[in-house]
Amino acid sequence: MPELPEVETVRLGLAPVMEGARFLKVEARRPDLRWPLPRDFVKRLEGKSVTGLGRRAKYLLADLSSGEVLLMHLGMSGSFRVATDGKDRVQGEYHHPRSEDRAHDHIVFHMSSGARVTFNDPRRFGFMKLVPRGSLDDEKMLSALGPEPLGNAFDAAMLARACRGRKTSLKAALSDQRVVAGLGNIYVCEALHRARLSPRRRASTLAQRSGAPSEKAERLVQAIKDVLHDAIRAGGSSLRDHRRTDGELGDFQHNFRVYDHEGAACVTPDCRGVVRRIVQTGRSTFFCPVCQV
DNA sequence: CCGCGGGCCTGAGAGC
DNA sequence: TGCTCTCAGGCCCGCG
Repeated sequence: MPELPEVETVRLGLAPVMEGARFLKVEARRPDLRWPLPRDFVKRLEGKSVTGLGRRAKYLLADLSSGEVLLMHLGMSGSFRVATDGKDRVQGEYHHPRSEDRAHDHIVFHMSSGARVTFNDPRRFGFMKLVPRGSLDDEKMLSALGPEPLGNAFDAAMLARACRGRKTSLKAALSDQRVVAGLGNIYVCEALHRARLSPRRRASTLAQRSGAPSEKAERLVQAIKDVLHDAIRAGGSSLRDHRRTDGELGDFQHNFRVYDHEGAACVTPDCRGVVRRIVQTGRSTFFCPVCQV
């Protein structure tokens, strides 16, 4: 469930203890994640340092002094815990394990900064992968990604172009990482509500007949950027016991306007609508059928 | 090429 | 209280 804001929150939490630090020791306790770790995973990390920690969509990318990149994904339930001075701090996760639950601590980094960084992932949808920097472009998972929603290149014209001719719903289009990279179910629902656009609308209707972006596309792009910025500022969302940097609870979930609010009064000013839940392509969609058209 | 749906995986919560 | 069932959804892949 970590989406772009949660992954960015994790990146901000890990950067201070990983950037510029060396892997003194790496423990691969459970190598069968979403995809199995390479046999030499530990060897390729130990002794190398992290020259930078970046993010692309929901992926974390650690640049290594060896010329490789450590690609990390939290999947649905992944988290990182940082321990300094023996105190554990959670760097973002979905299902937060109770403090005594270490059964799902799959990978541990002992960094030269003195920090111990532990990757925990009960459902093992997350993964790590080592890729030579030069062949990063060959990674299908990365090369197929659409624009970063917070980047300058992502604008109404680009979104309209990506949705052009698409018969699928706007909800499905925004969930497609090739259209825009980093949104998941929650932020798609939230952005559509802020833009007052129905998730059931055909994606192709974001473009005018001429192919030019509609005013709806402008509204939607702004709504996407706004909701992501707001969520990052709040330290991400905490569903169930998800925690954020510093072990504090991220609190953006209190700002959800429709997600998980089935039956609640719509918060759009002067709207008398009630939030509904429907299922689209097997996923829950929350929206207001009155103001979202 | 496009869209849809299954599979992966575990824990939380509902219902009996 | 304890069992069973459903749901959560990011990503890949195969099918029509």
